[in-house]
Amino acid sequence: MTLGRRERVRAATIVEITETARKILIDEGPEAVTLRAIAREMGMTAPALYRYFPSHAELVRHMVGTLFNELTIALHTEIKAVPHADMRGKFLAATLTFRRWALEHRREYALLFGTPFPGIEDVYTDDFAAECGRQFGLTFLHLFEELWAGNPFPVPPEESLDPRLRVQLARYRDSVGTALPLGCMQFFLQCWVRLQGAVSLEVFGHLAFAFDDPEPLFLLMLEEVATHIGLAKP
Amino acid sequence: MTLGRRERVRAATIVEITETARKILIDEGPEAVTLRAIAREMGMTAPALYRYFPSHAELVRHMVGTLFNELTIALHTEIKAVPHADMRGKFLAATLTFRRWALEHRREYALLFGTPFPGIEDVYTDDFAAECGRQFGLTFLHLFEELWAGNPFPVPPEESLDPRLRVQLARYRDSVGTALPLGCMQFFLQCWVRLQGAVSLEVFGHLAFAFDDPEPLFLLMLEEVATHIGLAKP
DNA sequence: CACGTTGGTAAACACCGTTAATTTTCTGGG
DNA sequence: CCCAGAAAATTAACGGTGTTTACCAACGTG
Repeated sequence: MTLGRRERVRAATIVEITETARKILIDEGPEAVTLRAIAREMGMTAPALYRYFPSHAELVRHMVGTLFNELTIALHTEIKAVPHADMRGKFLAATLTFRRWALEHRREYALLFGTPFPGIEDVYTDDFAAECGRQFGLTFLHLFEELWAGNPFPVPPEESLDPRLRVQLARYRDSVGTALPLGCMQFFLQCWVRLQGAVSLEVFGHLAFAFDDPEPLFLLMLEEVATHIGLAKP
Repeated sequence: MTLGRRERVRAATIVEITETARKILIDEGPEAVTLRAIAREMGMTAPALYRYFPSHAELVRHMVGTLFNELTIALHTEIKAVPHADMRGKFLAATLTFRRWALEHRREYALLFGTPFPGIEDVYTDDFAAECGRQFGLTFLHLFEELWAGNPFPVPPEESLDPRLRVQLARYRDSVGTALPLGCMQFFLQCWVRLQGAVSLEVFGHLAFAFDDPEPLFLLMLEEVATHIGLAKP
């Protein structure tokens, strides 16, 4: 029973913990991502994890941050693979990659964009996760900027915008530091709502009442949006 | 032989349990809706609830059914309050009521339309809940039928539809027993995706990165959809 | 070597869903 | 009226959860 000379105990790392949590999330679902399960998988006990995260919720929030980064990188990779001048190609790359990532990582997507988790009401409380989420959002915004710079399709003038909307658009524009006109910001956010709305409904199975494969409907939506922003099919 | 009376008492108790669960859901959130909490609130112990529901999940599913019914009734009430010929008014009543109900009952909405719950993967397993969900969906479909009957705006011909989409639309049309052309079904579902997508994003706080009040954006979307289906602002 | 820091353990608390055995309560029939 | 039996509730327990507390063992450095 005596262990003799103990092996040098390799200390766990935050990365290792996060990866283990990710593995459990994929294999067994979000409700299985418990401190005890993570610790078990790593050959430790649950309280040891408190050396690295102040709570279970904080651990999950950190996971959210790394997932945002992964998604952001995937988007950048696919966008960069498109010829520089091909704006429509970039638009399709970004939106299709987003949908594909969501469908191939449903449980991770649920963590990022699903119902705020029980006990993790505001995921964006965590600074790390919030910054990663911001970077994710900026990916689409910057694409939109590039797109509008290359092809400034007509947008509604500022004066014609709903005043209630205008102040919010202006505040958001300031927070991201862009110079796009407010009418363009409105366009951007309308597009984003359609994109994320459609993807979320599909991923969470809320289109299953009618579709087993909503892809053609998604593509139809993409074409509408593309036309909307001056990227109609040639 | 006194089964009638006993049945009534039993039914009343199921209602009482469901109402208690609802109260806890509203006051303390979905993660607080535990068997022990419900029983505590009713002055009983948790195992007693197994006389009425075979499991916690089944209890929640039953709650889902009653919530669908409540929402459906709210929609019917508001739609009926609109003059019979005012199709645009009915459209706005339905969509605005849906959004308002969602915002005023965020936690209930999350139960109906959020990320499938841990352990309650498929809410529609329960026959009662499934039928209630169906009835809810039919509310919008029947409105759409009435709308198209009174004002048959142009829809794409069946031959022009994506074949992959066509078969699914046909299957869905059969399952709900309507006579609308497939192009019209496509329109209907596109509208539904935009409506529910926008409401879900708002309710779950996924527009908070830019908006503290997404209502004007929602109204903008409604006008787009209304125009799309021949109900443009007069 | 002694010491504090670091990173782990074990035990315990209060909660959860669920099951089994048991007790209480109610009801119907003699 | 009383009593058997069903119905409905209880208590106790199992294994699970997040979290706190106290403790311990190895390490790096003075």
